[in-house]
Amino acid sequence: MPALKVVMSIQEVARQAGVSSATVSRVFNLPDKVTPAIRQRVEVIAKALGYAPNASARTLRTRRSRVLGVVLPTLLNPVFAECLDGIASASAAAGYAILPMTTDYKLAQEDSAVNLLLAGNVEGMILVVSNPATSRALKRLKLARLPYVLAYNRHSAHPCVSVNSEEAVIALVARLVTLGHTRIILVSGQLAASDRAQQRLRGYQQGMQASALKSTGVMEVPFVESAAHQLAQLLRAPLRPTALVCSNDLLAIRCLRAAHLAGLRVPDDLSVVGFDGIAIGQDLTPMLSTITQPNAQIGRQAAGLLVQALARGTPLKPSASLTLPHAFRMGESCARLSPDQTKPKSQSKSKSKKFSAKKT
Amino acid sequence: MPALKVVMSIQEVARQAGVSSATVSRVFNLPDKVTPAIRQRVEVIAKALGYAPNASARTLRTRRSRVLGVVLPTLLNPVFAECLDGIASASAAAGYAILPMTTDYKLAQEDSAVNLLLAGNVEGMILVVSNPATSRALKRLKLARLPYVLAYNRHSAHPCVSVNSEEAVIALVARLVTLGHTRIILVSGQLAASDRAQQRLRGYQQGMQASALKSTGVMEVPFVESAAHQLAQLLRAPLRPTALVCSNDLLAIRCLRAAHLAGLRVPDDLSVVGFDGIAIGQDLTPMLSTITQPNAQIGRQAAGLLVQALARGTPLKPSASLTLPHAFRMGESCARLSPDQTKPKSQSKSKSKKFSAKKT
DNA sequence: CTGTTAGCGCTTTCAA
DNA sequence: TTGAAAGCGCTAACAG
Repeated sequence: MPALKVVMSIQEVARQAGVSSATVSRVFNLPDKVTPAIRQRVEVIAKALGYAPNASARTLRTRRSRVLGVVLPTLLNPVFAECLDGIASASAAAGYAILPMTTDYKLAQEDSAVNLLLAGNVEGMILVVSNPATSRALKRLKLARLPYVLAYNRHSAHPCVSVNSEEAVIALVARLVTLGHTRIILVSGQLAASDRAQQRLRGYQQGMQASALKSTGVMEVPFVESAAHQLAQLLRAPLRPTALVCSNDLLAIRCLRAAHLAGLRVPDDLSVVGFDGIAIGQDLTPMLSTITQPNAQIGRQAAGLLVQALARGTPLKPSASLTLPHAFRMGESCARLSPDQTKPKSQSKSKSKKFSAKKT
Repeated sequence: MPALKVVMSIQEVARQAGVSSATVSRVFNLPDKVTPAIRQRVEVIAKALGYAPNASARTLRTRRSRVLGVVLPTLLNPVFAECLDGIASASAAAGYAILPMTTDYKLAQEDSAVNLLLAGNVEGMILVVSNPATSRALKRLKLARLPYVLAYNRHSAHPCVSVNSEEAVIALVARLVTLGHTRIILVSGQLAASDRAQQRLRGYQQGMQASALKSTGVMEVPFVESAAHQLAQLLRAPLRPTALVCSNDLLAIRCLRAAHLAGLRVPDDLSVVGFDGIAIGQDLTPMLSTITQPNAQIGRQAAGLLVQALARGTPLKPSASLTLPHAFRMGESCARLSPDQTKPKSQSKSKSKKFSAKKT
């Protein structure tokens, strides 16, 4: 008995209930238009038979799939996992399923994901693209006139749900300056890889400029294993930075590690601040100081916007964009510059004497 | 101009190419059976028109959706995000899309996820259920004769891809004993919530028994914020444990935090070992000691098995189950019991004198 | 090699 | 209120 799936069609239910398939259809879609007695009978039989309407047939007929496409860089960064979680819950609440695809930050995959979703009859898409200004996938979407909304991206020509990263980083730099820091470095992933990275860079530059500091210290680290060691190198320099502004939390966590490898204590010898507010940051020691984004909320709002547009039957306008509030989480990885840090090379002789950086 | 999606049917392509729709269909599905000249013409026109076959119609007709359903507890635990990533890549490689649903460890959601996927015409499912022995969702699946495979779960009546947790924890306890530990406690999430938790518990019990130690120390922590404080409480007891075996990495990370709150240094004063091998564990300080599972691989293999079964047209037998190798990652959160730890109450006077546990 | 045709399961006029 | 019938877009016999 190799048969795979037990099917159950509306016809079969109709037959057993002694009604037409149209009536069964109405029981599921317009229950009010069916006599209670008949409705009940059909419902009972349908349940007994384990009948559920075939989604493909329904989609083909109504041209509504009740599925939303989602395009994300990766799920391995909790930022996007948290966001997807928000998307999923809001979508489910509105009666939509989601079809997620990841691009691993590759443009080619961005394209193919959008194509696949387009062919897959999704009613709309939520996406985090690399760069809205240049994305070909986005162009295709507009061309297809399929409603969509971007998450995390910010661009005036598209509907977006995001926080103002630039502003957030400007404020962060100001805060660090207030804490006495002047040698502040930006640690970023590949700058070209995303508009977020670029916005945060601009925030850093403007923040530094506002405090009349030189923003020469931008460090672009590849997203690989060696990153921590590279960073440790930087931290051993004579005029090492006293504060690190990291473009995202994952990077910040690596910096924490790098500081340890370099024999520096956080926050005593070095302040490290992240960006994103991923949940795990709160469980670390030191608890990660970071600019938090409401990740699940970003997902929920994006889904909400899209669902509304679908209900209205009109595409989303860029003017529907939402800027959600960010916040600063103090955490424990960021502190006032201690007096002895103003002199270079003080790192290993002050309070950290009993602290061995090396482990075997 | 409110129109939403620009459609493009096979008929339209056929018309413009001056052929029948069957020919266009063949160009996409059986290219060899079409004269090269005609094939090219059709391909050009299709591309120009941005035509892609309508997935719903194709699914309705062929009864093959090329979609795999995935049911997971949550994406907020990187274990499952990593696994999903593996599933996605293997599925994509085999020409399948995936439709993931999360249950948040709720049985009701497990049921509804399976129902929804069943109605959604998925060809097969990969799932992580709470407990294979009792899952109603699983019963429904068998009833529907839809091919499926479990991930992480282990049960002789179902096809599973997993590691042998029990064995892994037995070995771990032995290792800890070798390192001089005797007061070893198991820290687990809700034991009733998953078969994994129970397998790990059994491993702990057997391991302790094998070393003639009492396995009274099982701590079940709720998965909430207060966990760290509760744990810290435990760690301040006079005869506190010297080693914590945590049922998963997220819990282990909380324990690291709890140790800090209790003024204990890891691994000097306390050893902490996790289970799962989530990527971020390697970036922590101390690097998390843990039993690693090949999470992405589990996903890939599960998808692979399912795809094979689909190709063969036969459901998966429990005998197809795969036990993948686990490993121990030494990390830095686990060490030999230091001499002064054998005496209780030594915690705050030994090497940690300069170490302030409290932060404001 | 290509075209004609039927029908997958469902919803939705239109009549009764 | 219910039923008959058409058709969504596609593929798979079957003819030619």
